[in-house]
Parts: sequence; C-alpha cells; structure tokens
Amino acid sequence: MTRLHLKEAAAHREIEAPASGNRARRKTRALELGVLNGHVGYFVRRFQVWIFQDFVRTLAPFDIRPAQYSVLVVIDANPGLSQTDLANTLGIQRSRLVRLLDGLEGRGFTRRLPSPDDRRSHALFLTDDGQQKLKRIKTLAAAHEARVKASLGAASRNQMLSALKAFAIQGKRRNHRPSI
Amino acid sequence: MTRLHLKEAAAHREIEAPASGNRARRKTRALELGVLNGHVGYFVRRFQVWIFQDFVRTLAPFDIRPAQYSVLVVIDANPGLSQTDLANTLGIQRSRLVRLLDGLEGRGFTRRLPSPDDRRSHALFLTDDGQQKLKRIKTLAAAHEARVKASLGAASRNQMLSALKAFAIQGKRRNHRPSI
DNA sequence: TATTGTTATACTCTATAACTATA
DNA sequence: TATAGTTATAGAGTATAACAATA
Repeated sequence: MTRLHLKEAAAHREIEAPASGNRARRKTRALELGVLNGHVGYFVRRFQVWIFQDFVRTLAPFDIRPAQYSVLVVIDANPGLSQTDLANTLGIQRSRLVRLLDGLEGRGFTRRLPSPDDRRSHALFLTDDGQQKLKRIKTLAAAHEARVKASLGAASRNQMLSALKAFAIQGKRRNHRPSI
Repeated sequence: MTRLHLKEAAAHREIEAPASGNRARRKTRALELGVLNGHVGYFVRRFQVWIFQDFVRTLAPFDIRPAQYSVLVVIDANPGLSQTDLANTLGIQRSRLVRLLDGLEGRGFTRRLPSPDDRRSHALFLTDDGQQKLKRIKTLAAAHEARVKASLGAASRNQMLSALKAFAIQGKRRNHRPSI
C-alpha cells in the first residue's frame, strides 16, 4: 500500500514536471500500454476498428457497411440460401439478419422468395440491380483491401489471412453456435 | 441477365435436391464465402468477436469487459494521466470514456483527482482496492490469452501480435485522430 | 480562441427471449 | 416437439455536436 502510494505520487509528479522534454509544449504524454502489450485481442480490436472505418469510408458512395457487404457477397455466392443458413455462415443472429435484409430489400438489392420445399423459410437472391451494383461495390472493396494490404505489408497480411482462416475452420468444429 | 437467372435456378435446385449427401438429414448447406475469402477484415472481425466473447466469459467473475480492462491497465501503468490522454491512447472517444470511468469509479476501481497543473483536467488513479482486484483480473486475463494462443497456434499468434503492433505504431504517424 | 470534461443523440451490433407458422 | 422468420428489448460501442469551465 505504501509502495503503491509512492508509485502514484512519483507518477503524479511526473506530469507536474515542466514536460518540456520534446518541443515547445508537450500536448500528450507518452503512455504505457502495460500488459495490453501481451494481449492479441487489444491490437486485433484496434485493427478491426481501423479496417471498418476505412471500409465504410471507401464504400460511402454506395452507403454499404461491412455487414451489408458480407450479406450481399454470400447471397451472390449462394443464391437461394435460407436466412438461417446465411446467419450461421456469417456468425450473426437470425434476428439481426431480419432488419439487415429489410434494409437491403428496401433498397432493391435483395429479394426473399418463398422456399420451394419449406413454407417456413425464404430463398434469398440478389436482384438484377443488386448484382450489377455489387460488381461495382466489389471494385471499391478491392481498393479498400489493397489499402489494408499496404498498411500491413503483403507478407504479414498473407500470413495473417491464412492464420485467421485456419482459426475459422477450426472454429466450426469448436462449437456449433452462430458466432464462429 | 439470362445467365444470372440460370445460375440462380441452378442453385435453387440444389437446395431442392434430397441433400442426403452427408448423413441422415442435412441441416445446413455448405456455403461459399465468395470474395469474402480475400478480405482480411471479415476474418479479423470474426476473430475479434470470438476473442471478446471468450474474454467476457473468462472475466465474468469480476464483471469486467475488454474496454474496462484496458482502462484499468493503462491507468495502472500511467497513474495520474488525464482523461484525454487515456482516450487518445486507447483510441476511444473522450465522451465514451466519461461513462466508462463513471462505472469503474462507482464500483470503487478508479478515482478522479484534480490535476495539480490544470484545473480543467482530472488525474486518474486506481484505488487500493482497484489495484488489488486488477492483479487477480490480470491472472484471469492471462488465462484468456493462453486460450487465444492455443486456438491460434503459438507461432501464428506471435507473428500476428508483432504485425499488429507494427501496424499500430505506424498508425500513430498515419493520423492524429483518436481512432488509431 | 482552444482544450477538458461532460451531456445528448443517432446508429450499429451482440445477446436473449418470446411469438407465429410451419415442419 | 423442433425449426424459420420475426419482433422486442437491453446493453456495448462508434461518431458527432454542443456546452461550461478553464487555459
């Protein structure tokens, strides 16, 4: 307890100090991350936020967010799939997918057709317009991906991608829950 | 357009098929990820969600979430820092940090003391109890991290960590905004 | 004028539970 | 009984704008 207080006091003093170490007036202290340096999750999260920001910015002309993009892509790659299958594939809640599809359908990207063999479920398709727009969307997404690659370095990017894919595949065995 | 419709029809037929390829009755189709396979962001996001889920589950005895953990750790490593410095370090909004600290302070983890050299700002500290609890919290967090390492493989995990750190450091030069 | 902490608002997203109509 | 789609709710998190006190 005593030691802790001394430690606090010392650090407190540190910010009281002139802090003229760098240049004119130091605006931000150099901060320690402590044990966060040993947590992959911390850096993964920061990276993910940055990626999403860049994605949203890049896709702004189409007003498409990452989740919407993944929905469009998977429907395009698996026409006629059900909402449950789509939700499970993407690791999102069925209930969340409903509003996601409502939005995309309202904007003319997707359609819900009656499933031919189960009257409870829908068969999902892209509209013709949705298909055409998706092509252009994919071009912008590719530009985004190039930026990711550049900011990470091609080698690291490729290593990371295969490591994460291995994790994802392994995850299918890990549990059967919607989230990975 | 014709080709697209044919493609749709073919896939549609696929789900109409008996689908008895695997075992008794196939519950979920094997779905294609399409171009998502080329997007790091998709897999990073899935990984990040899994990590957070595991973290929350592991830290449940202390009811501590990732953001709260990172706040505690950085205050512990930089006693007396200001809210703005903390927010910038973690890449979160100043406005978000307010409620985060309200919660932690209400639970006796942290304290806001008046800054000695700027009456606008606060100097943040852990309470004695907060320090003691954080030690035990770190133990659980380490167990979580071991699980991350195991599910990723030690080699991939280390590569990923250093690649993400390099990205984060580079990001400090990239822009001065709070988000990385 | 600029910055610090704060309040407020809008959206996105995760997590759950429950309901209906089908199976 | 179980499943598909849906509705509703709670909470976390991002993004943004504005305000009072202080620099």
